[in-house]
Amino acid sequence: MPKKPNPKPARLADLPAGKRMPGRPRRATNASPESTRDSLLDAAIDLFARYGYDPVTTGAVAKAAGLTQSMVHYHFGSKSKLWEAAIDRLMRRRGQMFRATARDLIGLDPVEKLKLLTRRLIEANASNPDYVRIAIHEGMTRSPRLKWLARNYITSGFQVFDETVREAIEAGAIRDMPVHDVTNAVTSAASLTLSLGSLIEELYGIDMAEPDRVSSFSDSVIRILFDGLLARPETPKRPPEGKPRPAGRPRASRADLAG
Amino acid sequence: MPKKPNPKPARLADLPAGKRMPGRPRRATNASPESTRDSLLDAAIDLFARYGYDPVTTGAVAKAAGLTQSMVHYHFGSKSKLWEAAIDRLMRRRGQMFRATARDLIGLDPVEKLKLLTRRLIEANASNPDYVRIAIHEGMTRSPRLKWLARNYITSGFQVFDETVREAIEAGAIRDMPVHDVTNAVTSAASLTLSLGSLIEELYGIDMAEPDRVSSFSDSVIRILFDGLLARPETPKRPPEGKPRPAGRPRASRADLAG
DNA sequence: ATTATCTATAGATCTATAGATAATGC
DNA sequence: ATTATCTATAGATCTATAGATAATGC
Repeated sequence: MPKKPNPKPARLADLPAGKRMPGRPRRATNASPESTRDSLLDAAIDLFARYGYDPVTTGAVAKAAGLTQSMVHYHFGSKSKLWEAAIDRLMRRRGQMFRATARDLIGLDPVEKLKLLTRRLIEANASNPDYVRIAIHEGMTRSPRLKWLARNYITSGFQVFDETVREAIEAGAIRDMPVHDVTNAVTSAASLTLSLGSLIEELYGIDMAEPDRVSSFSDSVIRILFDGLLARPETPKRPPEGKPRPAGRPRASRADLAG
Repeated sequence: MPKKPNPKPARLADLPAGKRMPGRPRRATNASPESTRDSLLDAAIDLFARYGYDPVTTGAVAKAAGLTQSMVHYHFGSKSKLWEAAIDRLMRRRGQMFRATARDLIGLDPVEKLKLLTRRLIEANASNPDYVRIAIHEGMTRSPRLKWLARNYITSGFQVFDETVREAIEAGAIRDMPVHDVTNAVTSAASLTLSLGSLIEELYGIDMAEPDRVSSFSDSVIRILFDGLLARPETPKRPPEGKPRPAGRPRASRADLAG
């Protein structure tokens, strides 16, 4: 965390009078039993995603949740356990988004599957970039948390892509290339830009989190990855267009599978 | 930096006898005047790239360079000045790699230009992932250093891509899409995987820094980005193949422009 | 009686500065 | 005389734990 500079006016002369005493304070009217634990986790997710593990202090997490630093250890025992619990919570939320996707994949051919997976990955990252940011922080160095994160979460996500790519290559639908190269290229294109919101805003003055930006970006990435950048007048793309969508799946918002 | 756990055997009972005294020690025989300053910078580049700014301590940088912590402030005045000097040094080195590329771009059409830029970006990232890692650390949050980094270095790199993409779209050679979407997709695919060496090794057990992996990845990315993932039996790709390379440019190593 | 919260503090760092001094350069 | 290096230390954190106590639950 950005520490304040050292030369600082000492500490605020101990407690300006009418200050908090020890003892359990009345819970806020809206607060449910689990809520303070969860608010610590939500604060931790946000801070770990922005700064990585080391710079985030347990005091900063507690403060963001409106509690004192010792509460982190009361609820989680240690900073590293807080981190793991934060990832578990983050991934439970993210899993909900993808369970819908798993249903939508049924019956699709490998290429359509890969398109939908890619589009949903972009949408998930746009709506919440925390997971990718954390994976990047831990994956850029051999962090003590990387093995845990890979084993528990990242591996299974990559396997879905790898298997779909392999199927598509075996079916002759996409070119023969090393599977991991394809998965890496696709997931990189779908993930990095949306993790670098501050940089993109600095460079282009635009907010990639806006829905219009997301759908433009999503369409562009799918077109580039599947059809390539090169203009090909000879390939008509988009079959007759009369093909009606299979009804009863209103959740497929926009361009969806059509690259 | 990964701090060691708190409960620790105090400090090593002050200096085990025959220890260093104050005063300027003899310079090692191989050491040139600028060398200690530069070794601090090299240590800083490596550590800032792996961990980001905040977790890296001036003591860790000094230790990696074989010096004491106070030398950082003697040479650079503050941690933030050390960071800026480290980036300047890193980018001077990287600039050398790209000056050769600038020459090779002359006379190419926009699409070939974009291919070469992309390939060289991948190769630069493979040979040294530090720059991208640092940009990612700073770009994932609104860091106090982001504006400086963007203004001094990142903007100009993106502009080269943006202009080439714009030319190619205007020439009708690549599909009409928002320029920044294209630049972002291309640079993401060319950058993220090579910054996540530890993660890729954990997931696939392979070392993406190996030359064969790099050229495979480079070929795959160029094919995907320009021609698309989809197999297209109807498009023959690679013209008759008799076309001789323009002679006199032996530095274009492999597949080079041919996607 | 148990739980959840706060205050306080120990012990380890971290940044930056002050002060000593050997090596270099004129 | 200047420069480059080390030792020492001040003042601010940081993690983790101990201890006090109000609110909750039986």
